[in-house]
Amino acid sequence: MARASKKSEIVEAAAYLFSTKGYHATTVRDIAERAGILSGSLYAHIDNKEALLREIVKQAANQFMSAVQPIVDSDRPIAAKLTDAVKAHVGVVTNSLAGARIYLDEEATFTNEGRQEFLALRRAYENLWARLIEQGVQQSVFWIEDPHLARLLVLSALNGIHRWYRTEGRLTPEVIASRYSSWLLRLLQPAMPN
Amino acid sequence: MARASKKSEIVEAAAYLFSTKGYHATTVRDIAERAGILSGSLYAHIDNKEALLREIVKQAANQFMSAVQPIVDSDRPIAAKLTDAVKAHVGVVTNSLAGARIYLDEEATFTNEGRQEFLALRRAYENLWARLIEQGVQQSVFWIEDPHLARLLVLSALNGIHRWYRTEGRLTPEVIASRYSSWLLRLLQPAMPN
DNA sequence: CCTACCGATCGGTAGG
DNA sequence: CCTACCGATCGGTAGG
Repeated sequence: MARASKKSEIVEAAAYLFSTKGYHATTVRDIAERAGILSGSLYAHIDNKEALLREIVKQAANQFMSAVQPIVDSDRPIAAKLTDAVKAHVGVVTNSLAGARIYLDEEATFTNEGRQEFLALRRAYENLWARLIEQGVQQSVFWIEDPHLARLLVLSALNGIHRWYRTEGRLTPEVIASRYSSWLLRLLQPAMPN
Repeated sequence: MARASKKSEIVEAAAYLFSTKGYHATTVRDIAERAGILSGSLYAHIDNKEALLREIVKQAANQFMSAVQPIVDSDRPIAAKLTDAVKAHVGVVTNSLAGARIYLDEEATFTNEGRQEFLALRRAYENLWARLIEQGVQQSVFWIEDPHLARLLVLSALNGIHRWYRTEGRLTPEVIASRYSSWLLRLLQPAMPN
């Protein structure tokens, strides 16, 4: 990352703290300290604490969307698309762990307008996965009753990864992605349809 | 539930608020208001705010453990055990939604000693599922490389349910449990082992 | 269970 | 980016 701008240092500090202690348990003084300044000086770079949260979520949403959307929109075989999409998702989680955790877990933090915007971002990403599964069903490659519930299971499985993933752990992103995708394919695409 | 004791009314109010807005965003005044008293009066019933959180988590942990443990320890066929365990888990989630959400999602809230106790409770429950899967592997009914990662996928899938479940929704606990368990069996127990 | 209140800390601002 | 500070609200207490 090298030495980025102060603004991005602040955003990174906030993302780390929000993802570790939660948004409300993190004070602007915590954030300032981690960025190496005093709390009053934060406001030369940001509007307020909540704007910081929104920026983090937007960045994370963007990374997930731009990683997975081209895969879903491509015309490769559906099984390859699922494999690649899982790999892309795991890649974003493991590369941007703090942001991903906030994007995927901090729903309760938002209220009112902020919540609507947040949910819209998440829904857009979830719709990507819904489309992927529907494509497989329409091509008769996937074979499941209730594709909607199946999508919830798939997304839940993926959205759990950031909770137990450790950078120093035995499980590399590649191993996680390859096993997960083969298992999910096994689930969606039974050996003998009908 | 009828008219329970004031203490349990307070616990229920807190569980609802913690699960909806998060622990730190909930004030003792919020809790008192929902329990129909003033904030100072809370402390005739509870030690402090954090003790309330711990009690909620302990109750939820207890419900999950006592629902699933007897199933894992029984000597029924492994596939039936998995089906029943999924049903039991979904039952607790849908019956005690607020407590389950806090138990399964509020990890970041805890610090220091409280966190250790919390993680121990969660680990005990996760170990139950690890045992169930290992039993299936040892009996050669389940057939997976990396049972540890498979357990993480299974638990992630289960632990996602409380996030999208709605009491008034189309998906009843029975439907969710039966589809989830058949899918997870399909994943763990491929049609043609080797 | 209420009244009355506390010290601490919070997010944020003014003026430089 | 700092110094100095603010009003508001927080969790919790004393005394009845």
